[in-house]
This record gives sequence, structure tokens and C-alpha cells, in this order.
Amino acid sequence: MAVTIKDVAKKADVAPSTVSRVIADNPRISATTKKRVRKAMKELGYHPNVNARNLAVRSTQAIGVIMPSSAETALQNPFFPEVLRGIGSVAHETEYSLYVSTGGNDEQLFEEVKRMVYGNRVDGMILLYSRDNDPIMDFLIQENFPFVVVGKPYQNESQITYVDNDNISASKEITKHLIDFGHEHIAFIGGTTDLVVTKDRLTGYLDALREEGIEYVDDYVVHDEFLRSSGRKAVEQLFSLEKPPTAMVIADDMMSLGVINMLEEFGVDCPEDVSITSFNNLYLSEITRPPLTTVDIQIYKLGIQSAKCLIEQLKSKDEPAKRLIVPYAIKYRHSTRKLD
Amino acid sequence: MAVTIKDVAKKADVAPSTVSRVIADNPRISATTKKRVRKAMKELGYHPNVNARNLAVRSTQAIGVIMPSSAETALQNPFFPEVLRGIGSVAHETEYSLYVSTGGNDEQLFEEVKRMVYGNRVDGMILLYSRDNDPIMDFLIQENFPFVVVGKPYQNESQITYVDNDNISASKEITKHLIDFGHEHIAFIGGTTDLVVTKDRLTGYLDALREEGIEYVDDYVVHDEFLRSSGRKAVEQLFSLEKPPTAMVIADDMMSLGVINMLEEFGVDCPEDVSITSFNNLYLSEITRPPLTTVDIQIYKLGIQSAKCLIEQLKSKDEPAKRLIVPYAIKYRHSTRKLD
DNA sequence: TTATTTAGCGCAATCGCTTGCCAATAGGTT
DNA sequence: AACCTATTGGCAAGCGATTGCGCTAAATAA
Repeated sequence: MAVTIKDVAKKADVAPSTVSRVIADNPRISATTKKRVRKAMKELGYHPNVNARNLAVRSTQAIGVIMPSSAETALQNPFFPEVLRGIGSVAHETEYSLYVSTGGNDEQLFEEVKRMVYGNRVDGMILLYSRDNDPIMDFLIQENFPFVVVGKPYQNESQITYVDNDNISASKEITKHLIDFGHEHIAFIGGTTDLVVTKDRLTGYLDALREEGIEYVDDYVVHDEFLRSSGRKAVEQLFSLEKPPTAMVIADDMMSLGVINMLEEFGVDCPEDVSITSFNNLYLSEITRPPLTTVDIQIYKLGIQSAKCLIEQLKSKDEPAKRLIVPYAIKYRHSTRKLD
Repeated sequence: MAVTIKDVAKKADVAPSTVSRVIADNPRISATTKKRVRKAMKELGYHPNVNARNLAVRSTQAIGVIMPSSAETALQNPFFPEVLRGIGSVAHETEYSLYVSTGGNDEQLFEEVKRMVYGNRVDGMILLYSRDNDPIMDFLIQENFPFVVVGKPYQNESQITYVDNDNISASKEITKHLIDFGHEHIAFIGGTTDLVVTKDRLTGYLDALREEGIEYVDDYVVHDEFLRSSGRKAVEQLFSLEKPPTAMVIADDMMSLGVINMLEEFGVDCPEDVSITSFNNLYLSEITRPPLTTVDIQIYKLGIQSAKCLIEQLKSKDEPAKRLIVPYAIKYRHSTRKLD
């Protein structure tokens, strides 16, 4: 059907192997021959067949990107397109292709991953989430398949290369900001607790309270699905307390949106009645009312770095496990208020 | 390295070809042999190598998904994860894999597409946007490569299969809603005019005005980048008119967010001072203040249908070009107000 | 009993490319 | 002139599947 390496070989009057080496820019081929072969390729409109190549070298030039199962509304979080953009950017320069997972639920996701691994569809993968007892991560480790995770692995931390923010100190810093503003009744609203990112952010919050000598109130920490129910439950719960919080640390910009929305329904104004700090610095967070004070975790950069790490790892098989912390930066906007 | 079809054959004491036929569940093989072979596969932990298979049958079981170049902030629009989710869902059931584009700019995108096509990486693709004079679409047509577009092609409409909403009547209907509410000064804010979706929505708006005998005011229609600058320019422009609009039709929920945000800066309240209607019904649109009256275009379904169409097309080579209109439904919420 | 079918499988070519190894030519050394 | 050593490039064996065709043995027909 299509034009193959043989056709080119014939036209350039060389052997197929020579053509192959020209493609690989093998130094064994003289410049003049290369020129001739390349000319033939152009004229014939030759393009190598990746499948054949992959079969021969036993590698695809592809990396798999595993997102949380799409049943979770989490996927609607613009976080994902944004990391994807970062990953895609390095994938493009290095000529890797991107495979994305399609699983709707956890089981399907797992199937998908197996297909990728066993079927030799990808050379390595990037996990875009990290949760407790993740069977997928376990599987990858057991199969000794190259992967990197965006976020902190729930275990085997030292043997897995991952890129993450220092969520603990970010969280600590931002809740201290609240404390500096005179707040003492600070709530924490986080997503499902089996995401390690949630745990880290909670830890930072707790650390701040402790270090500043502020009493921890159990009722002040609530967990809710990231998007689901728009944080309604959380808000209801918090503002029916006899002493409602005057500030809150929310673990994700999208949640914050939901919360602010609920707040209004309850007649609570932000930042007048309650200050809010958040995480991620999605594009959205600056066009909401009020614009959110949030920690910029540099999503795009997370994507870039994870892809780079993975590719390095693929290149030299026994690259040591790395940990890469991308710095965060707090964006101070208008969702917090100094208490008088 | 890995276990191959030959290993299985040896173990089951049959020929490799038999194993292959067992995999394909070919009726030529007796049930008992199949059983035996399958047992061997299990015991050896056999998994077919897709590359080899693809090479042999000259097809990948993969479909490419082309998003707009990621430089455009448009990619941050949750529209994309959502279509992707739809596509992924049918991809999963049909055991197709998903390749996504990674190009950062138009040129890179084009390269990427060429790689996919020439390299036999995917069997077909889905374009997630449609714009004027799109070289990629032209290329695909010229190469006679199977593809479907989400949205309406800018030309050759009858020969391309695509899935879309009836954006014209949706837009007409929703601006009539505004008119019914007594508005006569209605603005239109759209994204870049070379997206055909923008044009369609504009057309519907104009149709409504005409049919209702409302005068068209040139200053009332402004175009802005989808996300960029948060619609600031649009708002500035409109509200410095001597007769500012009392309502607006905005072509995208994300833009609406930006606009509402700007509005506040200008001291204009929605819906008190100005009514807003929007498009897409992103998850976000119901957790904003006010919740948006928007047309639900059923993004997920767009994804599902486009994937289905593509796969049908791949199965039977000369499937005729189809057009699939997925119905829309207006969600009436609180961003519009009846004029008294 | 012999001739024909019909299952049920195996042979071997093929898909398009890579790569270890060998061959040939050329230039350089004694 | 005989011998070496680079350079260049070709041969052919894979990589792991699929598939047209042919073969054998059992089943059915004559």
C-alpha cells in the first residue's frame, strides 16, 4: 500500500538496511549516500511505519497518561488539561506520543493499564493522581514498569520517582497567613481523604494551628467530594455550628467555587464574613468573585517535569528514583480579610 | 523477553497459527482445542503484542483526538475533558485506545497530525474544534483519512461526517427568551470569529433579532478571545456605550464567568442590571453567582456520538458521511431577569 | 470398499523495519 | 608488491503476530 523502506532503497539504489540507517542518521553512512537516500524519500513521500519500527526495536515512542477514573467528577477539574498541556509539550519535543486512559471506573481503569503494559502500547506512564492503596501503582511496581507519579506516592516513596509540590508547607504557610490576619476559627475543607494530596494539605493546616498555638476543633475539618454537591454539605455543617469559622482553608479551587456559591445561599459573604484560601491557582480562581487567594502549584510545570523524568528514566534504564519538588507561590488576592 | 504466541503454541502443543485463531475466536478451531490453548495462555500469562498485531493487520486499534493547539487558553475549558470522557467511554468498550494531540501551536499540531497519519499510529481521528480554513482538515480530506469533527466543518459539509448541536436555533431560542423577557438591547459576545461555532451562535442571535423585529446595533456584537483577558475588553466596550445593553448572549460559559467578573468591577449587577445567557452548561455554570441560564449542549454525548461515528466508519470503509445533531436543552437559572 | 467431503490444524509467507556480521573497495604501511 | 585497516554498504535473521492454502484423518456418500 504505502511506500516502504524497500521502495526507497530501490529508488536510491541502495539496500533497505542503508535506508534504515539513514533514517537513524547512522554515522556509518556517508554523507553523499545519505543525501541521495533522503532525496528518494522526499520524492516518494516516504514515512516510516511506526508499528514496524516499534516491533523491531521493542518499544513504542509513547507514554501513557493515567487520569483518575472519569466517573469521578474530578475529571472536570481544569487541573487535568493543564498538566496534560505540560506533558504534551515535552512529549512533542521528544517526539513521544501520548496515550490517555479512558476508564470510567476503577476497574476499567485497571484493565486499561494492563492493556497498556502487557500489550506494549507504551514505554512508561505518568499517574496523575495518588491515592491510598492504589492497585494500579502496586501493579506497576510489581511489573517493574517505568512510571512517575504527579503527587506523592502513598508508600514506597523512596523507590518511586515523583514530582510534587511541598503541599505540607504550602498549606502551613497559607493557614498561617490566615492566622496572621487574626483568624482563630479556621476550618479545613478537603476532598476525599484517600488522596494523599488531601492528607498533606490537611497536615500542613494542622501543623500551622499547632505551631501557632491555636486550638484544633474537630468539627472544623470536613471532607467532601471534590466537586460533587458543590460543597453544600461542608458549608451546611460548618455554619450550623454554634461558633462558625471565620476563615477556611479549602483544598482545591474548584471546591472553593462551590463553597463560595453555597455561602451566598446561606447569606454568608466572602471575604466579609469568612475568609477563604485555596489551592491550585486555576485560571478560574482569578475571575471569580472575589478572586481567590490561592497557592499557585504551577500545574503546567508539574506536567513538564513529570514527563521529563519519565523520559530520562526510559532512556537510561537504571536511572535512580528521583523526587522533584516544584516550588509553589501564594497568590494573594481578595478572598481573605484581616480581622479587626 | 515476554511470552509470545509461540510459547503458548508449544505449551498447548499446537501451531502458532492455531493460537492466533484461538485469540480471534475463529470457528475453525474446535472447542476442545480452544480450551486447551486458553489454559496455556493463562498459565503462561500470555498477552498479545499489539505492535506485532498491528503490523500484521495494518491497523492500530487507536483513534487520535485532536484538540486546538494548547497555546490557546481555550484548552483550559472544561469542555475538553468532558468530550474526552465521552469519547473515552466508547473507546473503552470497543477496546480502542486514545491518542491525544500535544501540539503547542498550530504548526506543531499539524506536524503531530501528520505523524499520526503517516506513521500509521491511529486508524482515524476526531477533531475537537472546527475553524475556518483549517489546514488540518484539508490535509485529512486530501489524504482521505477517516475522521469526524465535533462541530460543523467550515466547508465540504456534505462529505464530512460530523456531530454538532443545532447552534443556530439554540442561539435563536435563547435570545428570544431574552426578548420575551422584554429586552431590546441585547449584546452578543463571542469568541474568535473563525470558529464556526461562534458564527453559528451569532447567526442564531441575528435571526432572533430579525424575526422579532428588533433593531440590530453594530456596537452590540463584540468578539473576544474565549478566555483571555476575561472578557474585559468586551465589557468595557459595551458599557461605555451611551445605551448599554440590558442583556447579553455570550457564546461560552467560561467567557460568561469572565464577563460577570468584569461586570462587578464596573458596578453592573447580573441579573439586576443586565441579563446573561450562555452556552455549554459546564458544571461550573451552576455553581456561579448567579447560576447561569445556559444552553446545555450535552458535551458528553457529543463525545460519545463522535466516537461511535468514527468507529462505524472505520469498520465499514465506505460508510456514508453522516451528520448527527445532538439535541440541546436550555437550562433556565438565575442570570436573566424579566424587564418590567 | 472406495471415493468425496468436511473438519481441524499446521506451513510458511508476510507486515515494514532494525541490526549484527560479513564483504568489498580504497587508501595507507612497510 | 603484499598486507592492513578503515570506510561503506549489503545480507539475512529476527521482532510477534496474521492468514491463504494445503494436508490429514474422520465422516459421509456411492
